[in-house]
Amino acid sequence: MKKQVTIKDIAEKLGFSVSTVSRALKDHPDISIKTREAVKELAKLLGYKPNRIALNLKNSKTYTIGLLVPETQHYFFSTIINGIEEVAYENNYNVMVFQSNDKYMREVLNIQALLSNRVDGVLVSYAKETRDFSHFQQIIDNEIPLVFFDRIKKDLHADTVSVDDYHGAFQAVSYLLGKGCRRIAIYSAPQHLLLGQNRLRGYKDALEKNGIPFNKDLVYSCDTYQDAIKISRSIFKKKDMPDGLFAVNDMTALGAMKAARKLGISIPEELKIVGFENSLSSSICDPELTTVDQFGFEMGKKATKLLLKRIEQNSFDYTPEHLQIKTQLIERGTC
Amino acid sequence: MKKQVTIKDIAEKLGFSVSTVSRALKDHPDISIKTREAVKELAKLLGYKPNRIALNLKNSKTYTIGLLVPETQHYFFSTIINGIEEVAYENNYNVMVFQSNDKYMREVLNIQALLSNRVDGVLVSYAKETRDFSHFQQIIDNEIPLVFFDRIKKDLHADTVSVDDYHGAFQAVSYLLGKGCRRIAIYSAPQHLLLGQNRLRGYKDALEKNGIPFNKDLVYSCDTYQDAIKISRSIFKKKDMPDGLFAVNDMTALGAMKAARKLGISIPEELKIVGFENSLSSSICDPELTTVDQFGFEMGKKATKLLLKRIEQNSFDYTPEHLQIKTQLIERGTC
DNA sequence: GGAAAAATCTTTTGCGCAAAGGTTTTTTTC
DNA sequence: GAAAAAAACCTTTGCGCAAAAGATTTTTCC
Repeated sequence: MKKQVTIKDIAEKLGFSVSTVSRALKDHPDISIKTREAVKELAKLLGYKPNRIALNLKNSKTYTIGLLVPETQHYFFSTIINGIEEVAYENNYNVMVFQSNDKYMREVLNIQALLSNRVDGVLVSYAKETRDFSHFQQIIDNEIPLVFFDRIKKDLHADTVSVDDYHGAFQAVSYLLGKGCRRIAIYSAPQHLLLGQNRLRGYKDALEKNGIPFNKDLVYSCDTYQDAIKISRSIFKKKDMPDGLFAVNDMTALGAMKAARKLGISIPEELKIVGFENSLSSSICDPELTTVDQFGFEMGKKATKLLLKRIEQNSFDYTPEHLQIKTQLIERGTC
Repeated sequence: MKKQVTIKDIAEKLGFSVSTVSRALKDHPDISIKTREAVKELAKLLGYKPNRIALNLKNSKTYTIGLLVPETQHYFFSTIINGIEEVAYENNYNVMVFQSNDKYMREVLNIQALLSNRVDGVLVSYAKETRDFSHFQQIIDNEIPLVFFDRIKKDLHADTVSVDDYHGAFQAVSYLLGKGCRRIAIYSAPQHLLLGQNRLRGYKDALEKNGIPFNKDLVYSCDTYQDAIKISRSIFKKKDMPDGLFAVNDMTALGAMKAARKLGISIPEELKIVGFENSLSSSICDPELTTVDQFGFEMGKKATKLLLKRIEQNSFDYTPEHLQIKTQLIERGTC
């Protein structure tokens, strides 16, 4: 590969020292206007771009934030990434993305890569498989600011930004109850994820507040489209099928809708459904899906702003904040 | 922030020179086994991670590829990103993402950032606004390998990976004709994009081959969901509404479906639709959308493999390749 | 025992840049 | 016109690492 132009090249061509060129480019008052202009002109002519790598090394600052997500193509995550890149761009930071594919081992290796790359801060939504968090502790030990989003972990020295899962679930289930549902199933996320616990809690509390006893037979562990189709098919065939469904995310809600359609179950008449996400698909399907908006773009922005605040405050000695994004029930056709 | 552990720290603690530590860590035969082990042990204990920034500078190689896309949250692009990250991960490269938001100015600035960051190669799908390509020429002038994907540009010294848009369109329109359509509308991408031209060409040729005259009144410029709803509403109200629609992407197809449903037009009886993408939503809607699979994941992988090949071959003196991803018609309910 | 050979470690350099701290040249001032 | 002050430029250093080249110690072998 071709060598990029350096200040040394400019210095040699002009007969100045590198230091003069360096200062000229930054309008240092020590350098005469004439020299400054000559330097800048040649720099432009040669297409000089400051080598950020050299600066990174010198200042031990990379203006890069590391982003670790399960998978980029999930609508929710890709929306978050959009928000992250947005704020990063505004603040002249770069974003390095890593996927865990929900694999613990890959997550650990990715964290090593982030450390080697000396990113200034890290944004993480961890893998479903992850039970051990010592790789994240490593980041913290190096005093690199860390912000968890969506899938959060509260007992580490790290800020978190999450959806108000409890409130969202409570809202959704209350809404179903208000629409007359008395037998509401929940498709639930894994219970080792905080969001899984919180949504289930919201579900329970909403039932309780309305005098409906909690029935653990109506709790199904299910968080993908395919699973939802399979599980729904078996549930909807039963005599005592539910009259309402609160789904952990839009995809499972849509899976349930697909199964219901196949079985001739009419929505919302026989079954009312509320999803969680407000994905694109939720407004495309028919009937349109009532869902809880998670504001992924906002979450990405908030998480990044918080991270940049941590990066730019000089001390690592702070008390982690735990932000929550308010959800919003989007009333549409499935209720 | 805390200083990361360096070989110097290890050297001082152990009373060796930095060079000995450096060699010990790489099992250089000059260093005694005893020393090697002592060094490695302390390195592990202190959590030493080689500083990639220093290596980047020394070797003028960053093991980072720059990725520039219009927007991360488009399903197609997020799928591509998945493929890119996959291959990058396998080859120990990192991915830096930038969004143009389809803005030319932002694209130019992002390219400057990529240059400053001395990425080893660049993957680009350029902005809709982009007419001038000199910022990409700058990358090429620096002899940094460049691969365009999806939205490609052929007359630069850059490889390209694209969907076989012509064939996909031809296939889709032929299929509509085979199903009995005689008046097929097309929702077309901007004509300055090669993919827009190619798909329109495929549409025309398919008509021609089947003896249907091309009618420019059936060509609509439309490539978003909202536009599709608006345009469809007006088209479908006409007496001479089309009996078939070939849409530039799934979102516009879905927009048309939504409009049709509102107007009581039955699909596929009164109107048959083929999309382009095979997005998630396309199999969620009802009826399920017949569409052309673009294999985004494959595209991301192929583009990255090609880029890595260019990076790792020592010479910049190569003839650009132009790969095409074969499309596949997915027959579903809208035809 | 002593020179050659082998083993083991160290010093130095450069990657590109910026900043601290020099040096030289020019201008000012009495 | 000479000292002081200001302007304009230069040399050096360090960021962390690896590799070239050099230095020291230990071993080998007749």
